[in-house]
Amino acid sequence: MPELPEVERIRRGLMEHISGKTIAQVSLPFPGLVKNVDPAVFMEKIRGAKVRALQRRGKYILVYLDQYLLEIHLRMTGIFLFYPGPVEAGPHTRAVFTFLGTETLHFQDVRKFGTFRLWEAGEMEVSPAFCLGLDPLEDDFSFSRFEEKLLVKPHTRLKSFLLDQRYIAGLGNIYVDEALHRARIHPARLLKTLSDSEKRALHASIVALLRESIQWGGTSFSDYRGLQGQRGVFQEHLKVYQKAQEPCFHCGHPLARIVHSGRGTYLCLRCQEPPLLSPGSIQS
DNA sequence: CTCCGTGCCTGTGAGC
DNA sequence: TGCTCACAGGCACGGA
Repeated sequence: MPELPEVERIRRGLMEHISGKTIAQVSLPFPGLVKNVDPAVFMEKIRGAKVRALQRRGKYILVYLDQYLLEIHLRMTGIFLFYPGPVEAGPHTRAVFTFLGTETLHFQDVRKFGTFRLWEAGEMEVSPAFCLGLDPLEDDFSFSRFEEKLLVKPHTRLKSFLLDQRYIAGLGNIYVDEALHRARIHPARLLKTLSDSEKRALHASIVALLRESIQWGGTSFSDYRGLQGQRGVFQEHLKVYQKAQEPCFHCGHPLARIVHSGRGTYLCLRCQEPPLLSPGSIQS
């Protein structure tokens, strides 16, 4: 599942391969991919546009075309694959961009959760990608700005907060569990109960974790790949995600899996001390 | 306000 | 061997 490090690596791959290039044609084997305009209109408008810039905001990829903004969310299984020449669309190919010359870019998405939205210059501000919280890789992700966000919702539980893209943008289930374990804080803690040192540990953990993951090429459990189909290897460096029963990296105690915010949550119940009130149902 | 369940999807793997 | 079915989860949305 692409989260910030994976999306960032894909953005860098797109920078390398399609920046400055002109889109000769787009086809949409799965037209439902485009959410906010008619697919035929989408194809028509994109044709002939040049890729001016590529940005990432949280888990969104923003492709700046001449007078349009293409906003892409990969959701669970979306990936881009770049080819030097024409390649036949596979069973999960949802969009094919053909550039002037022979190069092609396939958008592949097994589960069809991914979304494309096309915005005109001027209406971009209404797009979801412009309603996000702090990006942990940006310079402005300082401890004080992070703490400001924590203070806004004192009665929210920590994991719910970290997953909410309106406060911090880019974290998903894997990196939230990893960051909380690294900082040794239980996911069900209320924000208002966090000590100053815990907040600082969490802030530092998030930044360090995401940077490390990018250096390792991201986490490839199943679908995520780079533009050339490369796997990331950060899954080999994860300490808790999908490791129930395995010994905790810090203390050796067997890791647990609970359900929190409706999601599978991995943690060490010894290092990450539960709050006094019900922490959630323990499944083992 | 916060929390929880549901729908969107389909491949995977456990269990029978 | 082949089938069924729960599970995975980001996000939007509706209801408690």
